[in-house]
Amino acid sequence: MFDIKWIRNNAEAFDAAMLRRKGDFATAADLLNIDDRRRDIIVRLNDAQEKRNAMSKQIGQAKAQKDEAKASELMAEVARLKDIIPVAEADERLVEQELHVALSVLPNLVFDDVPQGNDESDNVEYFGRNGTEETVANVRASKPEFSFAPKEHFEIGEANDGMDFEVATKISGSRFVVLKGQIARLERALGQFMLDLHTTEHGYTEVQPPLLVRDEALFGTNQLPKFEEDLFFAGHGDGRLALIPTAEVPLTNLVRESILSEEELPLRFSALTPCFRSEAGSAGRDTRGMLRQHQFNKVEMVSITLPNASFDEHERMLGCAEAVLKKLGLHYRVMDLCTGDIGFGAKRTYDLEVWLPGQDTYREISSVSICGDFQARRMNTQYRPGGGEKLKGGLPFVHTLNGSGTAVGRCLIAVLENYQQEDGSVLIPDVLKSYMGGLTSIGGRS
RNA sequence: GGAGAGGUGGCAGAGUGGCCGAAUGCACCGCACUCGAAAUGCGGCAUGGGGGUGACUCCAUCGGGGGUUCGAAUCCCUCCCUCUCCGCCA
Repeated sequence: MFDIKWIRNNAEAFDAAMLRRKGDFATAADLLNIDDRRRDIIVRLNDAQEKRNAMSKQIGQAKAQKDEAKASELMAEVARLKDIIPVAEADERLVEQELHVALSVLPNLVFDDVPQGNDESDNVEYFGRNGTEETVANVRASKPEFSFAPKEHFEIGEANDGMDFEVATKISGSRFVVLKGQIARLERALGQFMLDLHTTEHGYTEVQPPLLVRDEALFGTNQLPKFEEDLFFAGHGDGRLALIPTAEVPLTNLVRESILSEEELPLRFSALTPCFRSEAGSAGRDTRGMLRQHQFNKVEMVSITLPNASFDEHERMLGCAEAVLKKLGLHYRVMDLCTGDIGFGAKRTYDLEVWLPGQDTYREISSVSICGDFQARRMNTQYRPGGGEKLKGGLPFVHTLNGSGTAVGRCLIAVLENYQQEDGSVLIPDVLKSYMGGLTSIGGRS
């Protein structure tokens, strides 16, 4: 969400930056036109209100002095303002709303060095601030070699009686799956492992948030008003609640409408939750297997930081997500999303793409974004700087970041495909064994 | 689901139609005292939006929205939220 004053003072920069985004957006001139009308109305309204207030005060004084004649005279005079004030108030509401709507559908500005591009094919592989292809190769698992043709995850899952798409369809329709037995346990183990990792080693506070949220929370994290069709809603009384598409929504909104103190920042939250997405725009894509589901589990990380700390926090958070894949021994790459692929609220996004040998391709398993003050403005989350210095222009907004660490369902796919054996069994990665009751492998011919 | 109470500044908490953007306390900031600190004293301290080069000034905001009134934190309607009791329930 933009500050119209900022746009007024940076009109050219705003237009230039918005042109980098895919899609057509209002220009600074369009927006300032609305704002000019808004200010004209405010001047008119304030003027009338000032007169009314002054006269009302005189009426009170006249009445106190029992001067009923003067009071009546003034009341007749102020009555004329009753025609103009309600009209001006209505005008102001309309134009305020118009400006709010116009601003709320604008995507965030990306950083200058985000790669320009149209779609995911223009994303650029990222090796860290000072990294190279060689430095990352040393700390990441390499692509596994197979002496046989590796299977896809659903073949492994179904062969082990651990994944049932048909019965899920009977119960809930397409894009659902039923996990069973050791596969179900492996999914649970992965989620537990990730959440434990972030809370014990990465400084995140474990949170169990609501999974049903109000429209206001969704506005705060940009799902509304533009992406309503991606959401599931549950009716509630005369209203509705949305099923969270990601725990980013409740975790980020933990600080909505509040003023934090500088000392308590950064705040770091992590949660393991189901996520619900309608996948309205993706009919026909990834229909086989459990890659793209209406419901999946995900471990989410959210950081609330001071403005000058968010840039480094982004790299730190990327490292937290990468740690999951490193500890699981999964091969992956990091992509710096181009302007055509980056999300609405992000200033920069890194995607982690894990190697899936069964599909012979990399697939997104995590997305780590820095939003600057974009969401903080939508949520109205500010902080009070320490030291108590005088503040010109109001309290500053916090910065928000979010990242998956990681999508659990997709990570299950990755473990199954990367750790599969020729006999159909799947080895359990070392870090998961304690979560699997000591099992070293599951499935296979018995 | 039924009955009741309540939502006021960073926090606590007074305020039932004009003298209230709002007492008081805490927290915070400045100054004085002190070698320094504590204690004490004095002063400052809400947010948003306009106008003005500026000193400054105006408007709005007491959970949200609407209404009554010349005038609303205060009265009315409505929505949201919180709490208490009863009922039901994982």
